[in-house]
Amino acid sequence: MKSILQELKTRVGSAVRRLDAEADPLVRASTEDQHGDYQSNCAMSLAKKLGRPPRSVAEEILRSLDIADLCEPPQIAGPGFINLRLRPDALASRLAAIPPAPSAGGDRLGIDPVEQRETVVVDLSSPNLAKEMHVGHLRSTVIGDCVCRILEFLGHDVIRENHVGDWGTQFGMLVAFLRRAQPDVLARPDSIAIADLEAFYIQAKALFDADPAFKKESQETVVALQQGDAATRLVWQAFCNESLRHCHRILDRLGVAVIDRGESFYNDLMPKVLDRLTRDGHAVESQGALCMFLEGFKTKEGEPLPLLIRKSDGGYNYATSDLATLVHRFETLGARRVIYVVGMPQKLHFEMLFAAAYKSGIAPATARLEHLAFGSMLAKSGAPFKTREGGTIKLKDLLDSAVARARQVIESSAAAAQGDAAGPIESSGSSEGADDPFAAAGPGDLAGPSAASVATRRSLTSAQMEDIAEVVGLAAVKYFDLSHNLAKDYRFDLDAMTSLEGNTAPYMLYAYARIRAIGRKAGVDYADLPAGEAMTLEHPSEIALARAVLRLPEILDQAAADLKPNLLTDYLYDLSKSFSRFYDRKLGVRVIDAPTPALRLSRLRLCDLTARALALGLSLLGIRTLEQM
RNA sequence: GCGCUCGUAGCUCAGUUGGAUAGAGCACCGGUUUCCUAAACCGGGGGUCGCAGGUUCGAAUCCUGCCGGGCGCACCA
Repeated sequence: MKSILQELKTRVGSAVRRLDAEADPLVRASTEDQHGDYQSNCAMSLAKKLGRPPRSVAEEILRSLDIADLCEPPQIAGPGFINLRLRPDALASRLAAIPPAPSAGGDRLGIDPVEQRETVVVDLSSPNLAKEMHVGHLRSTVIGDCVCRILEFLGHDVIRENHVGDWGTQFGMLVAFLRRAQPDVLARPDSIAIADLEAFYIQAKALFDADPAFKKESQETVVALQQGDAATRLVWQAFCNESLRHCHRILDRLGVAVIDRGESFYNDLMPKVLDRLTRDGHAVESQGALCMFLEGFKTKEGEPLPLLIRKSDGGYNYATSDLATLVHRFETLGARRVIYVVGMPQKLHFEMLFAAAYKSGIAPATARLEHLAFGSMLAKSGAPFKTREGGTIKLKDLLDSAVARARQVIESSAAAAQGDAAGPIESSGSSEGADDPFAAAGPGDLAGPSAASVATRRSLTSAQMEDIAEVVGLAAVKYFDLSHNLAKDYRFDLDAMTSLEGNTAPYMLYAYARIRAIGRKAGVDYADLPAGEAMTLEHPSEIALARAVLRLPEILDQAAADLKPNLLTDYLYDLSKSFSRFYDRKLGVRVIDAPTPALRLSRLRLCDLTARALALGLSLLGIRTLEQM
């Protein structure tokens, strides 16, 4: 089924084209309810072009506009806006046409995949294996996963590439150090275990700086590694595997699937790509380095700035491996589109890389190369996000702190909801140590009752409580990240993201859980409700909710077209609010005890569709839903 | 110095190829509960959209120049 917006664009478009074959109908959702649900803004610009008064142009558009089955009679307002309000019966029949959710999962709410599917490579997460994943990897992982999920949902063939850093000089040092620290690594390469990769790296680096013999050993190891020495390679592989295990513990926890294909994978391809670029005359030598000179890039001194693809010492750098990677992605993986989910500071690099790829023909002219650049995650104070000592914060610790906070919030509100006499609730302790993300995250400072006692009172086992905290905590982190405009920096704020109020994951999850609870209370299984039959929408809150549910397809189109996850979060928040109003005791309607059986059924179906839209939207953000909170 | 990017309410942020009286949330003030989850809802105050010009029916949005923050600018990725 087409989205309502698409349908209106088609209808208004064909009316507008009678006046001007090329005019865009400019249909969009109205920002204010008084202006209807959708509006067309094309009459004003068209009037200018035709040299006629805009309102008369609007009137002429309306004369040939065939829309009575969908909308109330259109209104012309202001300078020439055409305001469209959807008819409740049209909303009702569209809702009724949504097929039931398949029991096997994969509910699409009747949204069709795109006609033209593409093979899209998304480069996401991509940490360096020398160290453990840290907070700097969160955004690429979360945003990349969301983009993949949206594109996958729309039917594209998405290849999620985890382009890990597993090659380069520091790996010589790490391999040499591993051989010293765990001498039996050659005998049992799969049994190595490094409890703390971060500490391991620091130790190795310290020894490298202090011990000339070890430094020499490290450098020899790099050479051996690059020459393909089997024993060295084995230890290197063991190290990388161990690091990847760390990595995938995090990714699994976040529910993010990727294909690991590190820089080393392209090692053999790099010289071939360089040969080809040299042979074709795209690469030239300058100051001993192999370079590609591209239009429009300048150095500080105003000289042409080349893309260096081989250092003067003969070594390769990341431009080299990125070009080789593109060769693989286009020629072997058959990509039509490559999306790099990488932070803003690398913008220049990607501009140059893309220019080089197009110029040299590595990227077909029809292919799309995109740098989905995002801003930095800052501390709550706005300072760089570091530990008090200035070190990097492990991603695992960050997630743990969010889960701990989520547990606190859930337990506190549960206690408050129970009218618990345990005293004032310590909603947060974050006023102190504002820069420390773990302030108040410890389990010891919980003012409310223990998890077990709350769980008991809410008839949840403590295992269920743990699960809820895990889901809510991770959802909070992801949602907070995705709800911000990608281009801007944002401040990591545990209190804000775990709040039950506002545009947060807990609010959304709560709305979902509420709806599921309504079904249980009503004694119906939503999955058994009849589809296809007529529904009734009469109350304003009911109509508004129906409209919100039916906007999901156009939001997904837009979010995919712009690669902007925050469009989806904003929509979900709006949907949740619409639901809360619908279910409000004052402004909403009765559901379970609706005045008639037909209304009860219709409203329960609306509840179900709302829950399904929420669940689908959240799933595309990489967020699990909960039946109970 | 050049380039990129951001600047919107006290705070954190939205704002769809330029659209109507610039929106939310938090915080603050007030209201709603014999009633399906009040973990909710409703209302209120609060803005020279960094500044100044320009483009036009219309500018937070596009152009120019300033101011302020961040990032980048030949061999680390």
